[in-house]
Amino acid sequence: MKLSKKSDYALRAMIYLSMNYQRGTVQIKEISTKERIPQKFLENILLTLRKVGILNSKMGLKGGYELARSPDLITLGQVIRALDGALAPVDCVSQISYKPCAEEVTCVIRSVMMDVRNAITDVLDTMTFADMCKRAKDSLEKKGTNALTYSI
Amino acid sequence: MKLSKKSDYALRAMIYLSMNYQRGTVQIKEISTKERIPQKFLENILLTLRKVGILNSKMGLKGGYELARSPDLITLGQVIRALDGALAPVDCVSQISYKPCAEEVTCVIRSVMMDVRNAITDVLDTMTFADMCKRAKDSLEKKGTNALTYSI
DNA sequence: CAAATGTCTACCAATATGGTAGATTTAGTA
DNA sequence: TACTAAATCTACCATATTGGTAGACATTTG
Repeated sequence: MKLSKKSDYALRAMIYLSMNYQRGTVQIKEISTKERIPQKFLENILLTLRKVGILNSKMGLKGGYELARSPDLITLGQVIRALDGALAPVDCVSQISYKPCAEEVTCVIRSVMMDVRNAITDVLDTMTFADMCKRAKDSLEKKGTNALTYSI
Repeated sequence: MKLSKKSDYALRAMIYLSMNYQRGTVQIKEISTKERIPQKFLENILLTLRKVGILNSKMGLKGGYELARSPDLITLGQVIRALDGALAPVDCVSQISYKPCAEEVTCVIRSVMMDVRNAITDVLDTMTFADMCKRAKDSLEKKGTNALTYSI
């Protein structure tokens, strides 16, 4: 039931890009140093996110990455699926990598795992990066700091 | 977010043993053939479950395994944790393998993953093997069969 | 043209997963 | 007591996944 390092980094990068939405493209190097993510590793994470249409990129000097659409239209579920694959604990209850199991109708493990999948997707497919930005700002205020960096 | 084969087999074996609670010990071989689980693999799964106190065993001729307590006192969560470890998607929100992350108080990823963990454990720490047996029997009735085997 | 950037292909070490093999210990039974 | 069927223990092992790294190439800007 583990979130991979890849997805973890992806979420951090996405929050960073959401915080800087409007600003135009942001370079890999900036994200990798600010969020302390190995640059080469981050490169193929962002590439993956571009290939599924979550990010846009610009090549060459002054290039970089930016969100392909507004942060409130991108959910955590979309990002995690792009990198780790299905959210469902078993394939027979997965939306994106569905494979029927032997006795689908009567399989009781399947029925529980369906409940688990729904519980997970209820959270991750509802939460957008706009929500994440709001949470980040709120938690900063509560902490009573006006630091320029926020912990994601 | 995947359930391992190990946990999957463990759940099947546990349901089998729950269905046969009262009957005394059941042998590995019987479970492995009925549930089509590689016997040697099942051996160390059951051994693990015994070591954490979920199963009792009896050695020697006429030996075997049985539940250490009534099926309504054992949850799916207990079994999966014994084999796969933490249910939480990240360690900083785990009960059993908790490790603080850098900025615990303000980390927004952590706060979402806490929600995910709670959603998962709400299902898995609530569902007992007695519930599973009931579900299995219900789904048989609905199917209108009186087969001796049930699909788990 | 030079420099800075993303893109692509290929590789790699460490760990987890899904097993298998074989010797040993224990307990019931003839 | 000897035999046998069961769990237990120790040790492997092949394959896939994870978490990266290296380096050449393509593209844009100044």
